[in-house]
Amino acid sequence: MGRSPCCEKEHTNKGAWTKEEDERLIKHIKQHGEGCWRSLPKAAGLLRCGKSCRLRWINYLRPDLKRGNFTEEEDELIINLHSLLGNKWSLIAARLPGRTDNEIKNYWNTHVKRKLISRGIDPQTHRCLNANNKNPRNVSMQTDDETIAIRNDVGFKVIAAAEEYSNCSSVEFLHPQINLDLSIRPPHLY
DNA sequence: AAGCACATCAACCGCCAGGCG
DNA sequence: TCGCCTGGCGGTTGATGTGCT
Repeated sequence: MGRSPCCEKEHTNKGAWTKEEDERLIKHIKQHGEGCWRSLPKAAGLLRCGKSCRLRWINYLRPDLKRGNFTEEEDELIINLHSLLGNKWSLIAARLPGRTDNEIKNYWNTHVKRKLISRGIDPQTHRCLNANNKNPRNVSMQTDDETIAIRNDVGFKVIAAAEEYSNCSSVEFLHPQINLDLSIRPPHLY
């Protein structure tokens, strides 16, 4: 026996949301606010499960979403936060107003990963992909991307050493403007 | 123009933690 | 204390778009 489903699967729509469904969801939340997701679909006249409604609202319909391409600053912020937090997309998203965890996760998997690999950086560990490149004396033999990777790797060690002598994390060390207070609060309070 | 491969991203799934009776 | 319920999260899927041959 598997776990019980989150809702009555036979009577719910799945897949892409229609314009009418979006409008119903927006109208309901505008009138009643974000309440109990489980009971929302029935109250809003939607044949969807609560989870689906929540996801649609959080990731697509919320009025405070930024949409559009990520800026270079956001790129670097994501990379730095990921190096500290790993795949904690919700925590990373909390540092980027108007962005959702799903959006950042997708962006990471489609763009940032490749960007780091092209720099010779392992996207999971944020360290040099090729161990041979770790020797700074080899720099003259490297391409630009490889050189950047070596600098990053050397920088990583320097930062790690610096952290030992201060209470400051590497992201704060490199980007003092980044707020690393990871306590949870509504996005408008950041 | 057609067919294929690859990229993108919205949406789903299953798991987990925390609240509550 | 225990078990159920719900919300939230990260991983994954699949439909659609885009570029190339």
